[in-house]
Formats: sequence, structure tokens, C-alpha cells
Amino acid sequence: MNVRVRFAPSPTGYMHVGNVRTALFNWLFARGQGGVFILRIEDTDQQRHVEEAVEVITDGLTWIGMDWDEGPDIEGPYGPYFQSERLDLYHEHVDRLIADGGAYLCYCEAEGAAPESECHCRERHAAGDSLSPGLAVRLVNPGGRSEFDDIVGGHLSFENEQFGDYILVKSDGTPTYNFANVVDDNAMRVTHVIRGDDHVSNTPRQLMLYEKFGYERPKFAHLPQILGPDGARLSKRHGAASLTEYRDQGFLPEAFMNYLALLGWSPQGEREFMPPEELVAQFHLEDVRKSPAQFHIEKLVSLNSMYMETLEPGEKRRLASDALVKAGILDAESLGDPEMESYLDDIVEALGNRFRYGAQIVEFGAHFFADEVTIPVDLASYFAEDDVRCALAAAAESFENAPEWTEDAIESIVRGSASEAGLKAAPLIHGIRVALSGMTAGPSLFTLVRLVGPARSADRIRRALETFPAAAERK
RNA sequence: GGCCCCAUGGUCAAGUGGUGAAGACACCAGCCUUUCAAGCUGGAGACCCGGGUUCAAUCCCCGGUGGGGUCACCA
Repeated sequence: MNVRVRFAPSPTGYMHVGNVRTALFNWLFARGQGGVFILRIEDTDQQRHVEEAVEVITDGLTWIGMDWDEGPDIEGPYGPYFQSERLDLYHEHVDRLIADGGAYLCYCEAEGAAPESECHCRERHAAGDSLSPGLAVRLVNPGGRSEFDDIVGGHLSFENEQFGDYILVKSDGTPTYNFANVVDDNAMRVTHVIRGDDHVSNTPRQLMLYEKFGYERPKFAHLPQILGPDGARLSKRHGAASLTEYRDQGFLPEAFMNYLALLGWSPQGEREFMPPEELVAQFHLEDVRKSPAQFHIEKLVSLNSMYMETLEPGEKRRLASDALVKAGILDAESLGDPEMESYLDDIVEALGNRFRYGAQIVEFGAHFFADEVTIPVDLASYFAEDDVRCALAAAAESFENAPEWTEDAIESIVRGSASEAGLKAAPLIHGIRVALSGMTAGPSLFTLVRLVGPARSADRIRRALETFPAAAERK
């Protein structure tokens, strides 16, 4: 039997990381099995589907590298792929159920019955009833138990009665999730339902429907939740629960996919750096853990830096410039400039593996694009000693008058200035670094000076000297 | 509260009725270096608790505790 799975988000205009992971496991499974991956938009509730919200989903999937075989933009044999366009199918199904006595009309809402009061509409069921405008439809709960073997969760069993005669079709004529889901999964020949484990208790509800329709039930795999760093279910309140935030931060899609795959699933071997093809090859639903996992960005960052090392210089530059533009540090127009491009290449090269994801260029490299830097006051001590100040001033002057501007030349200026002042090179080097970048860490000092340039370097050194007067001059 | 699920270092996560209980990220220390990062070397750190079953339980069973999910005319 050919594997067919679906990712069925509702168009909220927001790609939750947990949903992305659900999509990923569906995709990995489908690709690994040579199956079909369907994208279905569950927009029964929103009166009309907002095109933009669908784009958020398709853009997100595409960015991370997932493709689908059937979906809103790719017609397949079982479309349409918007639930809002499948109303006839649902109505046809519900009428069949009503006719069979498997469902009945509910007049509560229409007659303004108190919401808390029990529904007795089941007793009003009459032969010949059919779906009618303004009336909701409820399932006749068959009682008994619903059981199934979840690929991840193992054997699960529920008392049907606890779900009552739940609503199948709302009084506005739209189907509820549990109903539409069963109809569509069956109609679309879905073989495996892979979804978040917040749906486990929906499964018995749906199973009752499969029974009533006499449909073959798909296999189920319920994925454990993704938790935030505090152990609570990952949500917007954690700040970074949306896919777009990671894209905006300049993370690489392969790294993000890799990290997400490792959340709740682990490969057989010890290798964790796994590009998409390898994930597809190794992924097995059976290896998915039952327990929820916390999303910690550190490991994502670490994986991302591994992927960064596989990038071409130009790609890294692109990542850097995107982040700089986003941060308002660079004008988009200046990007085409070949001089700027090579400057960016130089900076990225200098930063090396310190540059672990796009947005870090702003953190570590903003000073390369600034007119002046602000030095944190707690670094004032770098400018406290008289001999250092003296060497700093000398170096500044030599920078301006340097006949050539190579790292070797810079190095000899720096070392020369230090020894003339009777200093070791280190304190001078540290002072210059702080003056130029406002930081104590970074690339080789000589590279730093070279990139900042003679005039700016001299200027920043003098400014630092002014900002932080010598210890003796302070009262 | 009812129902369902989960429980190995800070996090991810292997694993077994008898183990020195993997590995990764993070962390600490040393080396290296002009700083940081990287690299190398070393280090600290875990089987939720209580009962059983067993010659032996992290692993099996029961209970508890803790966490999560779900109880809509939302999905």
C-alpha cells in the first residue's frame, strides 16, 4: 500500500515551531517511504481563507526545505485541498449518518437553550430528517470503547461515553474538526495520521466515526509535545515559538530541520549532524520518543554553526548583509556595491566561526559600519595606564601616516609603539581592540585594524583616550 | 476534577533484569593564542519517590509525586 500522509494546519498566519516539527515528521516519513505528502488547509472555522495566512504556511515549509505532492497550489486526485471548498462532501456524509440514525439534528442553539443545559434533541430524531440550515448535528455516541495501537504511544483505550454526542456540524453548516478530519482523511486515502499528541483524545472520537462510516482506519502516530525552556508547552510567550523568527534571525533551514528532527527522535548512530537527505534515509516513526522535549536554542546554534562552515563565502556574506539590513545598519542599496561586498566578505572571513547565525553579525560586527563606537564604562581600565595611553596615541599617529596598509605593517606599528613605550604588546593590543570595537573579544587585532582602516582607527583611539581620562587626571 | 500520556546529568538523548549507565549541546579547568571563538587534553554532572516480583532492578508490576495533554457549535 502506498503511503499517504498529510500535514493539516489551520491558516492562522503563524507557523508554530511545534507544527513545523509535525510537518517535518510527516515529510520525513513520506519521503523515506516513497509516499505522498499532502498539504491540506483546515479552514472550516475562518469563514474565508486568508491567502496571506496560507502563504505563511507554504513559505515556511518551502524555506525549511519541505515540498508537498498535493496541496492548495498543486492539484491532486483528491482535491480540493481547502476544507472550506469541500462542504458538499461533508454535508453528503452527515446526511448519510442522519439517515442511518448515526447522527441527529440539534435544536439547542436555534431554540436558545441554556448552554449548560443537557441536550435532549436525540429524542426528537425522526425518520426523514436531514441536514437543515441553522441546525447543528450531533453524533449518536455508540458507547463501548475505542482502542487503537499508536505507532508512538502504544496501545490506547478510551471509554466512548465520555465524549458524549459531540457536534459534527455546527449550526452555520460548517463541519467540526473531528468530523471533517475523518471525512477528508478517508477521501484523500491517508494511510498514516501523524500529528501532535494533543490530538490523542480526539482519536477515539474520530474512531467512532470511522466505525459508523465503515471506513478503514488509518494508522496513528502521535508526536510528543515540544516544550519551552521552562518546561511549559512552547508558546508565543516564550518569545520564539514561530518559524519566521528563526528565519529572521538568520538561521539556516538545514540546521533548523536537523535540530527539529532531533527533538523527539534520535537516529540509530551517534552522528547528529544530519542534512535533509540523511534524515530522510534514517528516519523511522518507531524511533520517536513518547516523552515531550524542551526546545533549547543553544544546540540549534551549535548545529547552525556546523552548517555555516559548509557555506560558500558568498552565502555567508548574504546572511550577514540580510541581517545588517534588517537591523537598519546597512542600506539595501549599498549591497550591490562591489566594494561593500568585498568589505563584507573580509569581515565575515575575519569573524570566522564566531559568526554562528545571521543576526550575530550585528552583535559582533556592527562597529565595522559605525562612525564611532560606544565603549562600555566598565572597560575604562584599558585606558588607565599612562604608558599604555602613550603607546595608544603613538599608534594612532602611525596608523594615519602608515605608508602601506597591510596586517604586517600594522603589526609592526603596534609592536613598535609598544616597545617604544616600554610595554609588552598585549596591553596595547587590548587597548586598541577595545577602542576600535568596544569589545574585548574578536578577530585578530591586526585584522581588525586593517578592516577599520587607518583614519577610523586613529580616530577611535583618540576618542577613547578622551572619553576615559588617565587615572591621574581623575579626581 | 474526570480521562489519557510522560518521567535517565542543566538540555537533547542511547541503553540493559547483572554496565565503569553511551554520545551531543551547554558548563568547569589546563594547553594554545594579542583577546574571544575554534582546536587539543582533562573534569564535574543522571536512572523522581515508596513498595513489591527476582539471587539481582534504572529496566517488570502496583502506588505516590511531579510534569504535560484533553475535556468547545477551535483546530
